Amino acid sequence: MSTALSIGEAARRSGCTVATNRFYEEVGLIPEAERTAGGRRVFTRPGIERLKLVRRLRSMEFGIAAIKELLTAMRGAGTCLDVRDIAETQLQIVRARRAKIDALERTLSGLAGDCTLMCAESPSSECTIIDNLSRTA
Amino acid sequence: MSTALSIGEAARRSGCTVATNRFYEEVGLIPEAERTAGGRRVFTRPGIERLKLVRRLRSMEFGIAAIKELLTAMRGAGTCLDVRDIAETQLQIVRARRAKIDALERTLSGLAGDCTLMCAESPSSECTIIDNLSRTA
DNA sequence: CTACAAGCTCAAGCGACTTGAGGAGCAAGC
DNA sequence: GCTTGCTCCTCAAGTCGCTTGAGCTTGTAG
Repeated sequence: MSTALSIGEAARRSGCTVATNRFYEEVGLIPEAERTAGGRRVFTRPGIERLKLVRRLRSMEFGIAAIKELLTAMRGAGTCLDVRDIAETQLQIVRARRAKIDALERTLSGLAGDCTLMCAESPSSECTIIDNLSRTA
Repeated sequence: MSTALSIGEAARRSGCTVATNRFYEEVGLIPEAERTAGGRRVFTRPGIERLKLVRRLRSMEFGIAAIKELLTAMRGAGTCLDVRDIAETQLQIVRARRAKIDALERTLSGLAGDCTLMCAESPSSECTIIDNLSRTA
């Protein structure tokens, strides 16, 4: 029992807020924490590691359901390939989002740039952005 | 009254679903539609154009509040520069998201690639992804 | 002993929709 | 005229990943 940490400490060390921590327990991403006599959650090192792992997966935009799958595959009979499949799926999603964002950035910077060129010296209500938006498919 | 369209037709022509169409009305992105004697919404060409404009703005990831601002700036006394400011703000947001997605894609493809190399021939439960995730900060 | 921080639970809110239940309108075929 | 079946209506709740708030208890330092 050397390292019995409060939820606040766990939050500080894992990088998620106290509220998020409780939320993860509620939805089953981490096991239900042990409690003190007074009813407070107690965290130990493995619990913190689990929290960090969940945070890392979330930062990679894995959804909660996908993280559950991953954790199951890790603990259970799943092989590395099961895990990799989940990662690959996620990669496809991220790549698609990246492509969309790229196109988006080009469109937006084009619009804003045009406007800067055309309207900066003579601000009017006949905006090039509005023109562009109204015409472009 | 040459072009009096049902909500279904409006949806088909504007590219948003019937439900989304009603939702946009509810939150005030489009004006409340006129109704037939029977209580059904009636759309005309300007209404469809407005819907398309909203769709285009949403596809550029403008939030509903930002679209309202834009529409107000367009109809009201706002100048082109007001509109451009909103677009620039959006561009900053999109660029930040792009940077995050880029990093994410590199991380994920690294993980999945490693796994393919290491585990493809000998699927085990000692997954390189899991190893990586457990160690990486 | 008394503050006061930090913990607890439960409930609701966010954004942008989607989904579902339960009913009404309306054109076409019989 | 009547029924079939599609479209439409409203209202309510669900989605995702949290965050925020109210109102209470626990633990600790002075």
